[in-house]
Amino acid sequence: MAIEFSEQEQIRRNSLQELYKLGIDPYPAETYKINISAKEIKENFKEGCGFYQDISIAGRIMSRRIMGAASFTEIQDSTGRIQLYFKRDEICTGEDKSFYNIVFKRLLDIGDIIGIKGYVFITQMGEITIHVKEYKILAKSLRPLPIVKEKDGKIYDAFIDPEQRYRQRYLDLIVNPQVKDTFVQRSKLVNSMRSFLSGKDYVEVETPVLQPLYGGAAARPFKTYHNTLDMTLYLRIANELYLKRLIVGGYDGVFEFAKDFRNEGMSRFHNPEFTQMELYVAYKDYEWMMALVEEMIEKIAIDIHGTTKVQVGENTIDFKRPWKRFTMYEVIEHYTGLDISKMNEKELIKVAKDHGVEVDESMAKGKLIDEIFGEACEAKLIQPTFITDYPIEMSPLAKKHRTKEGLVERFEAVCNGKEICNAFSELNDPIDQRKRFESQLELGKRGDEESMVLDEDFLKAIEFGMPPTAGLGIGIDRLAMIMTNSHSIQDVLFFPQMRPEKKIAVATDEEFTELGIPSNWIPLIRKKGINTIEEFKQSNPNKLINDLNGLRKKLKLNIAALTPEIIKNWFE
RNA sequence: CUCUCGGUAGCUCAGUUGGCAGAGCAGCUGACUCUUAAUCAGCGGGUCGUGGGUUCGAAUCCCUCCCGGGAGACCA
Repeated sequence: MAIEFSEQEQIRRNSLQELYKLGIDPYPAETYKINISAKEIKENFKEGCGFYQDISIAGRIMSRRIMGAASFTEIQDSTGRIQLYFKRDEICTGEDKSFYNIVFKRLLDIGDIIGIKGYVFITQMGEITIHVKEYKILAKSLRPLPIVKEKDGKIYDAFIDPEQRYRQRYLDLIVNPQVKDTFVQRSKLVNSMRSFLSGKDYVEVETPVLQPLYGGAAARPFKTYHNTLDMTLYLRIANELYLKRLIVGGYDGVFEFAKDFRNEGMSRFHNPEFTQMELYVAYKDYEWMMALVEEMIEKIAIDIHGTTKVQVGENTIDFKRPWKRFTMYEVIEHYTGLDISKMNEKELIKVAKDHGVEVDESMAKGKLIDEIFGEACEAKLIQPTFITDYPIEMSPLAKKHRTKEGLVERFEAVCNGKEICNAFSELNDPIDQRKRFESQLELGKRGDEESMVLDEDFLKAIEFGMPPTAGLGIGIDRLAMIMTNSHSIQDVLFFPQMRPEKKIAVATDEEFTELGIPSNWIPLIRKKGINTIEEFKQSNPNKLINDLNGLRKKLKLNIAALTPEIIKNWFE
């Protein structure tokens, strides 16, 4: 009986049954052979060129214009849309016209996937169109698609509700072609980076996502549990410490595109799971790494856009080498006019407060400087810029600066007001590394929830000797946001994290039957919004009898009307 | 977590002072053999996010909760 479907869904399900009755399988198993794409036809077809006279193509019906014995339809394949022309007497060459009149006109809907054979021509209106000689249903669609129309570049009835777009990304991809492009560009970005690194003979590796200790970054982890080992495991927040073990093991260069997980706030720049590319190269330092980053990102921009210039919001960002470089102290002096390099903790607290930083007990010198930078400088750095030489306290895995006391050899690249990568000359002195971990423990005691934990196994590895190494982490999602001009991280993740939709508790048919309710009344009760036994018991029997008999009449159901006696039994 | 805006038909949205829930597209029926936001005629389609309150009467006013967007907080 299926009253739970909307009118349009019900009509489509009826059409499906009709198709079966006509002996048509709406979900055929065999391959449908295709020899062309919509894009190829549109790019190459010219009037009278003689090409594409025997083509086979498949796609989803996106619009229909039926004019009696002839019709126009648009289908969409992975490359785009193309118009089809159907003519009754060519689809049905014999006496029986039902494959056009019934199947095509009545049983097919927008959203159905069909395959067609025919030839390409140009209509009187000048549009490249496929003249269909035969068609075949490949998949019937049972739900109505959002309808987006467009004329002269103006979009009508756009499918824009962000909640639906993210929850039902497939719909977003079907009806909003730019979305598909964004993800194609993201894929190009990753491929470009991968081929760049592979071209230098670095080895792409995989390291554990489930880690007994989380390390390599400052963040709160997701915690999980392994039954057999009877132990707590963490989803990685970074893979740094594992990649360094591989450098100890003797690889010259290793990299990994890693899904990392951080149990922290969400925003347009943060998703609980995100992708980072980390790279470690032996016998190099951070100066060398800066040159590599410039070269790599410049190449990525060119591979995606054909130019080093990328439009992001209102800014045009130029990734052409060389990028600007500032030390941390320089950039703060540049934007605040203050030289903080010689300041003690008290003076730094004052500067921080003056620039709107909320200072608390757990903040040490390094953290304060980072906060001042974040408040006063970061958002103003639009063009790609390297910030170098960070305070030692906030970089426990970076090597001490070769000449500057209290600093480490670290850089970040900032672009469009946000960090896109983080890199250092890696700390390979095991004695120093142990001390740094210990001072992290001190920070932890001071209340810093994200201070790093001491990883004894990692220390053991570098005690065997790790070559001097340059290391890099690039946030792929944030780079993708810039390269695709996306405002939110949700726009570069197919399935951004969402709170689940609330499920309405629904009582089963059996539970209703147990009360003595005949099965043919159950859907009507649900239709009235009564989904649980609880709700049923609390409903007013007199109102219910009216409602149900009303529905019965409205839907012209062939079942006996309810009487007060029958209803009374249900409630006892 | 805070502030703020929003949730009405499959989609996009309107809904006045509290008084019979509306439009366009989509759908259905019919007409139409080169249309393109096709057109023309007719028709159907609603848990107004959820639960409560005020009221003769609530999409509308008040409260609770749910979901989402934006800005912040936290955080790379």
